[in-house]
Amino acid sequence: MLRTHTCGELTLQDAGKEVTLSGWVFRSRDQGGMVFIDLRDRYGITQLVFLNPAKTADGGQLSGISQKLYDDAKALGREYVIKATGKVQERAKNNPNLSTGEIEVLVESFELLNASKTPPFTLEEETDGGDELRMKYRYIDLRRDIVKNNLLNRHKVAKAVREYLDGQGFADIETPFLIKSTPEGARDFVVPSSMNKGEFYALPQSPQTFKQLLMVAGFDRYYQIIRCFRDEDLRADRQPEFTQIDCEMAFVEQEDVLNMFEGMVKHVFKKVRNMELGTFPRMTFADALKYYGNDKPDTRFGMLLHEITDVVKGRGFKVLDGAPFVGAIVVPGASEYTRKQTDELTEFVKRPQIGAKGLIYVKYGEDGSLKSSVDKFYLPMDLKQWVEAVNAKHGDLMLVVSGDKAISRRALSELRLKLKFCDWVNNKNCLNKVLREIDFYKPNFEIDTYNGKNLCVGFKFPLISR
RNA sequence: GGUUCGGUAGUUCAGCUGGUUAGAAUGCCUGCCUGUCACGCAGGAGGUCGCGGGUUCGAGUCCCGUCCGGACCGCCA
Repeated sequence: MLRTHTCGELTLQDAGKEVTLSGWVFRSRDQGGMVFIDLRDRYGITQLVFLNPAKTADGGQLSGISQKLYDDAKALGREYVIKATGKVQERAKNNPNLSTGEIEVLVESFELLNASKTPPFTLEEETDGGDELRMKYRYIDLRRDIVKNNLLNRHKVAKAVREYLDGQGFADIETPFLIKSTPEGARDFVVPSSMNKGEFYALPQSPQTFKQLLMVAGFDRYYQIIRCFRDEDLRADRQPEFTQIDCEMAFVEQEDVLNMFEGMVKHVFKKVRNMELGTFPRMTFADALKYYGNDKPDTRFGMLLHEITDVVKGRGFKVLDGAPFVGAIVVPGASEYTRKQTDELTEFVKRPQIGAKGLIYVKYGEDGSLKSSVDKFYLPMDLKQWVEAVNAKHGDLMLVVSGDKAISRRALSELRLKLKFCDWVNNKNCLNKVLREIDFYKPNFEIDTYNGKNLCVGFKFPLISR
């Protein structure tokens, strides 16, 4: 018998039982008179105790524990795999941080199942290993609680999704991976066919065409938790290979779809996190761009974008007069920003990745004074109109970007997010928010002019801000 | 493909304007400790400063090249 229990399940009620545990040596604390070993497996951690017979009052006679057992235990290194047998007993001092913190196992014998080299990084929650190292030793990284729980939580989410969709009459139907290329915008990953030399399969960018076949065939409600492949460069939040919850419904209108999947998200949060989510606020794609400058708006804090194109015109300042768009955000309580700080923000929006031409600021002092980087061109009464147009208060800092609409909105959006964690914005404890984004591009059918026959479908997924 | 930041001990990092023997923390090894739980205490080992070239009396530090990695843009929904 390799184990009678897991390392996460013993409690005070098991005291006195003879048990056998198998697992990894997580941490070892040599106390001189005894060695404590935290034995770890997927389910938790249980403390093992090895007594040093030389240090017990009876020299080990009563307990019958050998010196060899103790010496062998001392030699156990991190991540050794052992099987240990002993008696469950109450701890002299509890550890409230551990579910098994009230008990320990007094080991009578153990077997080394496998020794381990010293791992190249520690298995703490905040590991000391970098990404590359952790990937090289993925089997060790996966032992860390935080990584392990990511995978287990993912399993819980998938399970909850299936539960919900199954309950709503959705059928889980598999679709092929080795397919003919369908134009979907991204480059296809390609697999050479040995049957037909010189020809290739494509990997699906999504099961789009197949689920539409299913709808035509009358399957009515379909879903799949499925891998998608897109041969494009990756980002921190984007990988060439990813999983999506793919669904399709027939005989429904927009509202039916929105309600169905709002229900799904609620179900998942309830099951996985035991959180009750209220009705999702909705925001149109157009509003997201207008107020947040971004199609994944962070709605946890204010500092919304204002358009002031018309307000600023007509004073002979070419930069603004000729601009197709002038926008602004208000940083609460930041009127005391130094020249250095505003310069930094200017450099920030001028980076090639953002591409704004510059940044204008207006400092609205606590005393109501107005100081700006464009004082040469505007009278205080003009600036007064500006700050009123954006509802700035005394002590606020107004940041203005002008030029191309898309670039300016993006610059303001990035500024807003950059300033999110500054001292002036009190959002330290703000809760996660769920938002439903609607009215993306209308389905956009275009003839692919390259081969003239296929339909190319522009498609928008709803995004949920964290 | 582009921009940008980085590469120093097993690991995560510090090393100012070039100047003795390149540091810290953690990990590792040894010893001590009867109740620890990120145990503690004492001691020790461990580095071709990514690689190549250059400038200089002298390079971890400056310059050029190159390789590797991250972030972002292009691309992608």
